[in-house]
Amino acid sequence: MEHLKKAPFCSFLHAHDEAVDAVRQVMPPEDTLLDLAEFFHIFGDSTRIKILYALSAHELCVCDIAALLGMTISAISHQLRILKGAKMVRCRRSGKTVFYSLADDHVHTILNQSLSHITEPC
Amino acid sequence: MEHLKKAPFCSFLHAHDEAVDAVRQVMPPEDTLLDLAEFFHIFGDSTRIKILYALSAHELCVCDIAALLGMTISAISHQLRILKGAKMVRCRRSGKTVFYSLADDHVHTILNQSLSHITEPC
DNA sequence: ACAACATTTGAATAGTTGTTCAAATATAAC
DNA sequence: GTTATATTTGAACAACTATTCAAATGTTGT
Repeated sequence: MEHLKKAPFCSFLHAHDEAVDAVRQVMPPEDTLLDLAEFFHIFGDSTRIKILYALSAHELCVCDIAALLGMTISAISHQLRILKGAKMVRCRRSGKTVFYSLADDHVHTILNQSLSHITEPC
Repeated sequence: MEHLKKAPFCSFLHAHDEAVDAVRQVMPPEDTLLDLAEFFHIFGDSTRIKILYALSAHELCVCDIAALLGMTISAISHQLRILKGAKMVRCRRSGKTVFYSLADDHVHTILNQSLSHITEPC
């Protein structure tokens, strides 16, 4: 004669199983979603966004970017390292100067697509 | 007879002014870039990405999402509040249950566009 | 070898954030 | 009103992160 005491939080018993199962089947793999979140995470910082936008217009050295954004060279260099690790920018050395540019057109495309989503009125 | 001691860090004197000026002219306004970073910041968390993907397939209640992702209801509710604040999801109450769905097609479009960027081989 | 410049790096710090826990609110049924 | 369920909320905690500062590395010219 057992009397199951109800949990003080949602016991999932009321979950809409058909809907949940349907969603479960179309959800992308866990790894893909983690990659996607990580990808967006790189863009989710104003300094990095500014750097990417600047580089989408012109190849620049670390010093140029720092001057453009009014930030220290160290701060820019740290962010460039993150962007390079995410393969969003690449660099070439010319003497003492290191020039950075966008790694490919993906970044440029995503920036513009997302910007239009932001600025669209509706 | 003053002798300007060189700063121990880059003094911006070597900055490539033409390039920097050219970039400065095509950079979107500061506010726009901040909005964009904030927008990406919302997507830059795996829990929120999973929630958005789930909702892009089906309207779900808080409990459904918690069951689907194997997380607590409180954690999901907190993230839903953030997503709602960013106007990415909306909710309707039906009795004791609150159903969430995507606020508009923008989110769905961006998710799919970005996913293809991630999964594309080249 | 040395000095000057451009960039990188590591440690430290302050600020932010995702989750948990406990308590509160909202709705429905009795 | 009371009970049970579904969700929300706030505080607390641990983990993470962007920037700063100082020191190190790499490159050029003397």
